[in-house]
Amino acid sequence: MNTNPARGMRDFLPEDVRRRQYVIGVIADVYQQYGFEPLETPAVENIETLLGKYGEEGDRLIFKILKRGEGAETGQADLALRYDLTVPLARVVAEYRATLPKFFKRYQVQPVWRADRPQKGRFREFYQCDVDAIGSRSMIVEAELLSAAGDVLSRLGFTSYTLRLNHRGVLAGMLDAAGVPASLQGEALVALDKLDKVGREGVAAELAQRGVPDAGAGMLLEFFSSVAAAQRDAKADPTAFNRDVLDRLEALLGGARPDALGELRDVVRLLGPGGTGAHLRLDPSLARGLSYYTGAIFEIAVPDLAGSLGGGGRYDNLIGMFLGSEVPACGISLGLERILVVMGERGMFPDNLGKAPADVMVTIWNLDAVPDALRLAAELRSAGLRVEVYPEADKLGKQFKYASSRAIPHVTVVGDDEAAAGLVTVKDLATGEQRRVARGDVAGVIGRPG
RNA sequence: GUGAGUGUAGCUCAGUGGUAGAGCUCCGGAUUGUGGAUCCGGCUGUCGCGGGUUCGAUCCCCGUCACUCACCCCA
Repeated sequence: MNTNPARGMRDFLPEDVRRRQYVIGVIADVYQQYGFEPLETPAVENIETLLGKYGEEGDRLIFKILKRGEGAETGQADLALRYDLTVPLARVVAEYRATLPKFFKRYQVQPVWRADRPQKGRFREFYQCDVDAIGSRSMIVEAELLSAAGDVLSRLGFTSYTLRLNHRGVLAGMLDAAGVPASLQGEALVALDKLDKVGREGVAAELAQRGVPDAGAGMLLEFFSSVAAAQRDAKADPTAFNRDVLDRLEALLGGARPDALGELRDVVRLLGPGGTGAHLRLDPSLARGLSYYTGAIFEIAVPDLAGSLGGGGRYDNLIGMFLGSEVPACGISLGLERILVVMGERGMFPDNLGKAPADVMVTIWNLDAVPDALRLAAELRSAGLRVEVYPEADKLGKQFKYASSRAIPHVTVVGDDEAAAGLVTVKDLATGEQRRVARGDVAGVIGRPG
């Protein structure tokens, strides 16, 4: 019998869960500081809720659930596992619009499923940590979302992350300026998005392959080269760099798309030069794959990771697909699994997440002493300690060895001598020191780490 | 969906056309009121699965499944 979890799915053993809960705790804490409220939605959605929202590739990767009864024969599906947390949010907003606040701000940490082929840092079941603000077109929303994501990364110990920023409207303007026909712009975006991955020559080849005219491709690549040069010159001053890129974009677009450029200027201005603003990098080559973005788009990058730690953007039309009337919205998704991968590789988890499942283990002297051992455990728990009771009467050596292997820092022993005197022997397994103390003093001697 | 690589003990892996090994883990003992270190002893395998070639296949061939990596796309 094969005991592996299903392909692309994982079991989380206790140490894994502690790490996940630590990161999720920081994320939820920061999001709450920004006034976001928690939301949960079902793992399963009606299939028509999901289809057509993510583009053709997205539809292919949706996990479908066969319809009960005749579906088993026909292969017909009426349900599907959720593919992300944004579309379910849009459905919720459309459904409960009357009861939700005018500016609904929610965070959501739940698993999503994709019928993808697993790879390093990529799974078929993985957690997303989404934060979205509904109901406003103001760039204050973008600034707050980026700031919150930056706070999360800083609190987790990241120092060198980059918040890449671009705008779908600016991208369209760039492609217009390069003479790329609207019908080819989607293809061109996919190629441009790979600039940091495959380099200038690689993108040139991709653009040609996708039918973008050479003249336009050359113009775009020339522009990106000049931006890259500017970045090298302005390395120490990201705000100056961002303003420089804005000016270059304005020149490239020749007065077209003033609203989109103005939005980017607003975001840069609102975040300012310090704090999260120091991590903000305008990146005209950023495109992102999902089809529902309409305005600003973001992606979170760290050195030495091929993929991104998260991404997001503005999607002012998605809720309208459910509701009929348009409701503006913007959000960011952090990829829990990738954050964990990077933090694991860099040893970024705090020591007090350690393995110890208890502060003290109560040994069992013999079968007659079991009731008293359980009473002692109860007393120590009342005093606020995490207490494990060895589950059998066994040689003391065995019991000590077990406590040691589980990294439990203290053990108690109540043998015949101690019982007669009303004392408890407490041993510190790290130092080897042990002492006999009065029963009421045991908790004080052990203390409480963390 | 496309391409490549790997499947041998609980784990990490060696190995050979002639009935399979190491290290770690685990268990027992040295040590019947004391763990980590050391020493001694011990357990474990349909060699992924199915078929073919062969006197004989864990090894060679075909198929299949699983995993890993890359592409596509994405967190």
